[in-house]
Amino acid sequence: MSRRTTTQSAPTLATVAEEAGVSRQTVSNALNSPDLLRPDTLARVQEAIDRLGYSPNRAARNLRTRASHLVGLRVDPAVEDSANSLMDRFVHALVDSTRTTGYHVLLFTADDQEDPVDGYDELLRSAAVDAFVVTDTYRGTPHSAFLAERGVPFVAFGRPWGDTTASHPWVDVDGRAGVMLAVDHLVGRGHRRVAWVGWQKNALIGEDRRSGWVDRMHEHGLSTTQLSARGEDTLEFGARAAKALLDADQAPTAFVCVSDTVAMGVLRTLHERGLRPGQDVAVVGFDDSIAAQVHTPALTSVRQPLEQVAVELVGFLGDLLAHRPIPEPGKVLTPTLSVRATS
Amino acid sequence: MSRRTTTQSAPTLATVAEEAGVSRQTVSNALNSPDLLRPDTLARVQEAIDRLGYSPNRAARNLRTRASHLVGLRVDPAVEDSANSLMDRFVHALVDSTRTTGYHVLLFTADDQEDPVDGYDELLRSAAVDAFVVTDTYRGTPHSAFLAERGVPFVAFGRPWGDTTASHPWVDVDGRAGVMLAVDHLVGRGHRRVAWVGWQKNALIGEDRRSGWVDRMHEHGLSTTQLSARGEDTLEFGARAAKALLDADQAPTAFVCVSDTVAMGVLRTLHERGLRPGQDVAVVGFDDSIAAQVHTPALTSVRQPLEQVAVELVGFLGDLLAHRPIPEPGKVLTPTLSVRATS
DNA sequence: GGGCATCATTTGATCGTTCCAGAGGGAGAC
DNA sequence: GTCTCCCTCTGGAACGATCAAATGATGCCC
Repeated sequence: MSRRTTTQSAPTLATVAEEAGVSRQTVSNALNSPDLLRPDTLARVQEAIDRLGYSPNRAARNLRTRASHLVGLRVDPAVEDSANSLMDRFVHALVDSTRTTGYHVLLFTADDQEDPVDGYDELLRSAAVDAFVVTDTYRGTPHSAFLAERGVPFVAFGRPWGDTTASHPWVDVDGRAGVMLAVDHLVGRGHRRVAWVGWQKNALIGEDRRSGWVDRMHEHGLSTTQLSARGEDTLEFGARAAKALLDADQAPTAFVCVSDTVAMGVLRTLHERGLRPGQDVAVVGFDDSIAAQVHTPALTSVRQPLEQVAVELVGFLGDLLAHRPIPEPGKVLTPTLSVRATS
Repeated sequence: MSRRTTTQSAPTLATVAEEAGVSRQTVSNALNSPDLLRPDTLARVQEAIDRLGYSPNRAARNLRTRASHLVGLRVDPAVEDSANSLMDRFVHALVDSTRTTGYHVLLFTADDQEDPVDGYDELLRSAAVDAFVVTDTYRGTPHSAFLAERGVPFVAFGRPWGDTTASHPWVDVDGRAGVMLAVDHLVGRGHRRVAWVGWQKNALIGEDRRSGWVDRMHEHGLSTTQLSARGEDTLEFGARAAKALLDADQAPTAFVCVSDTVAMGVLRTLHERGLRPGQDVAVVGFDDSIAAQVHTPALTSVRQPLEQVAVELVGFLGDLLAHRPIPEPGKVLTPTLSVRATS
């Protein structure tokens, strides 16, 4: 057994090399390209590594390889609504997917919340992260253009709506198809007057989801006139919209909502009017938030496959950082419908 | 204007030094101890930095200073319940608090979810993080003993319940006081038979909260017999417990619950029985989750000051990493009561 | 047995920063 | 004038890993 020159500090490559009786580079190869070593040497090095409890120093590795093996994710302040809870589920899924790839997720916030690109530059220039995951599932992804322009490597959760020139990898969920599932489900249960409660026209995601409602209703031979409301993503708007729709000539018997938050508003109105969700009137939300699941009665909702989104994004990240060509940089996943008591 | 030797790659200290006509070390000092420089030199260096858009390379700095300026936070897989949503609010608060300190939050998951200390070792040995924030707000903090034993620097959200020898910094929320707020509130509204729906006895946090109920009820001269139920943290348990309590001889007129999840179960039972929350029977939850806020009727709930918890923890982190003495390593914060429609 | 390709391993340089010791220059004291 | 001190700044070394190229060992063929 050879003596360790260092007594207190953590073992380094050199320590391991001495212990195993090989050179530094051989230890490095044992870690990074084990197939270069003769099996018996590899075993000897491995043993030394285990004995010393060695882990390569990340800072040194990062410096030499010019890579940090970190991906940045900007989390904006805790607005407590279902949008954020969706985001949180996504963060978990992302951390889970990166686990096996050797990457880690670094969270950051902008100093100036209004600036969509604040915070990215500094992290990239200082080589703190290799790339970013950008998410803006509600407004589209306005960051994208800026980041692409500056040559920042990133993958996006959310498609580049207007921008046909975008060439960054992205993954998105087919909101339109999700709403179609909801409409089919409701029509299958005998509903013919199915209302839409959505966002303002400038929200491209909202319009995409709405188009699922419009088209599917027409495919079923049903009318959509007088059955649509638009507003912000708040519980209050949902409540207001439901009131207005219920007061109209031909009140709807079902509501498809652009988000769970809005759906909760609809439920509140039904409650106030003594209408029983799932019996008198059906309601379907979007996002399958915790709030939807624990509500009484539990809310039927469109569920985004966030776990799969994360896996695909991490796959793209790997390609991007290895400079592998990405033939088809966009991927659209299909959501499912979690049927519960309100429909 | 001096010529840049490097054309493509990012500017380094040497680039800036050349540009400003000083040595590398002077640029380094301009960043780390500006008071060492003569004002005009400092200005010249600053100008060069701005002109070149220089940011110090973190890997190199980390290597030399043996510090990564990252704190690790283990997030376990997305169990979709209110406990997790609490955790998410905390993550946001933590990222926000670290923002001004130059620290960033690195998320990781364990390979083996059952092992409470898996994942920590490797990150620390590889110098990927300087310290950890550990959270286990439901079961107490079993990690603490292990981590402390191995000399891992960390701060905890949650007090070291049994362990009086623990010397790591921690911050916790006074659950007992929170429940007392709830009891006072309900008694003030005329309730005399206030039930407790809580966790099993081995959950120390649950017992702490419960003690608030027991003691406060007695202080008000009210009985607690036949008014307590214990079980897991699920909606189903809450529903079952409420049924049993309502079927007893002297049915309670109010429920104080150990969590929002459990409270949602109670609300479900009330709904099934046609009892109106807030009118016939009062309900108070714990955590002030989104689900509580958007429920109809909205749930009164005890709110933990997570933002403040995060600030205190980051303060402790700073002390810990600067090796400043920490005279009083524990801090207990007081929650508030968010009064809503169910009480 | 010499020549030559192949495999396994080593050696020296390098990434970009901070630490450390010391150099230069001006002010003040004698 | 020169000695000392202090302030400002500089140059070399080091952090711990990987890259690129050189070296030694091995086998094969004629």
